[in-house]
Amino acid sequence: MHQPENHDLYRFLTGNGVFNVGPYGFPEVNSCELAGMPSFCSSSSYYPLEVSGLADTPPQDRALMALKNHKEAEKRRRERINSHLDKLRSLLPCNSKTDKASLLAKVVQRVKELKEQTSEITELEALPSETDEITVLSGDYTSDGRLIFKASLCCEDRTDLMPDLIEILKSLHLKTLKAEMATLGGRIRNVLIVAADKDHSIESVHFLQNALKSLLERSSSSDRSKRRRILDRKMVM
Amino acid sequence: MHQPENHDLYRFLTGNGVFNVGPYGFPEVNSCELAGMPSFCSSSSYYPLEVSGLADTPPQDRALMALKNHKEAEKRRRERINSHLDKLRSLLPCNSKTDKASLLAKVVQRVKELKEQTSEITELEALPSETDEITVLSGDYTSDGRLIFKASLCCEDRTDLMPDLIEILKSLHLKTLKAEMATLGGRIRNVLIVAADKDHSIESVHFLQNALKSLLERSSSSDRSKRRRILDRKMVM
DNA sequence: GCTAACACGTGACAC
DNA sequence: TGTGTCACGTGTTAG
Repeated sequence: MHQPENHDLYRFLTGNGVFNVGPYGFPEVNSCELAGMPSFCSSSSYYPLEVSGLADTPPQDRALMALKNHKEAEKRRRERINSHLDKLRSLLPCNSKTDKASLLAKVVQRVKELKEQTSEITELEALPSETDEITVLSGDYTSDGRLIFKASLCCEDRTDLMPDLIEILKSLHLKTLKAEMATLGGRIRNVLIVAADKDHSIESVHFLQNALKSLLERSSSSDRSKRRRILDRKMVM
Repeated sequence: MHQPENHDLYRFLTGNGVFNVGPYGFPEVNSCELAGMPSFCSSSSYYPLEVSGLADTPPQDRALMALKNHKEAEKRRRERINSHLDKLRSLLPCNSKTDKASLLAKVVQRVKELKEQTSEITELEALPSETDEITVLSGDYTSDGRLIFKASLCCEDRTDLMPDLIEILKSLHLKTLKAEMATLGGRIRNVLIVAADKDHSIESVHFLQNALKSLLERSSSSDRSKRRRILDRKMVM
């Protein structure tokens, strides 16, 4: 449908069919050489008979100017996009050489994860459910590079649950950043935000998961607690 | 440094200087027309004397094939990136026509926000500080499109704080999804996750902020509460 | 040599 | 009108 007019225009203006194209750092040379620089515009030898008036700029120059603007606008657009990508690179746990697609994949995953960890902790999710549940999510990193997990445990309440839970966290060298609990009808839900040691990898989620699983099995075999219920810590307004 | 060899190659192969280039949906036509299709390869009239052997593919065809692969790989790369961008578009509160740069800006902001809302709620932040503080962040959306805020209030504890707070939330038609509190040395920190009504915009943060500010001023004028301290709800393990 | 990733310049299109 | 955004094909470079 369309022809490479500009290539032909280039050839025409530069006077030969061979012109530079391509390598990085080149555009400056290109724009100086071909488009819109004063020295070039003033010596518009292609329009020697141009009367000076409104149309001080012959069509070719106008076209070249437009092309130059276009080129530079596109460059600015690319830079804007890439700067945002760089910001994301610095925000996520990834080095500066991860490619765009992988970076964006990580971003998608991260946004999904964080979505789960915040807004989707609705009332329904925060209150204990009827079924036993264990979920362990790998989350963010602390400022000093330790991985953060969010662990959620929902089960029948019993006397030794907390001491057992504390013991597990201690044995796995997990530091509790934040802990919430809610009880309802003899059942309890614990949500823990814990930070792993520096030497822990993302694989530690499995250890934590298994430990919680064993905790839950112990729980189901023991008889129900007779101790006073933990005060319901879910505020209802 | 380099010349547009491929343009010249195109001209040579197509037999004229005019060739299609550009519009959307075109690559299929292009690749059929120029590169690597069986019909084209078999009738390699440029190499009529080519002996059939290892080099069944003359240099031109090889070059074209490489170019075709390159073109298609680049297309796949673009598609991969754009599909991730589309996923992000669907994940964030923005329509499908927001441009890439703005989308990525939103993503950066969102990742930062969510980072704040999760991992950076460390023990230090969750416990009451010595200075009075109000922060209101606009956050996610509920599944039915209501905006979610996270409000954090840290001040001197007093008897009527909670009723006043509840009154504020009620008057602003904010529904409490989740609420945490922690007390320490007579001071209290409340962190609320609230959902706005459907007709609320992001501007509602200001109303909430101002209401909390007035609450805090009321608090500073009243004398310190004599009532029994709220049990410290921050678990320390 | 080839694969993957990038920046660039360009035509098309929307407002 | 121009101004901005997009997809595309290409040249280039690293592993």
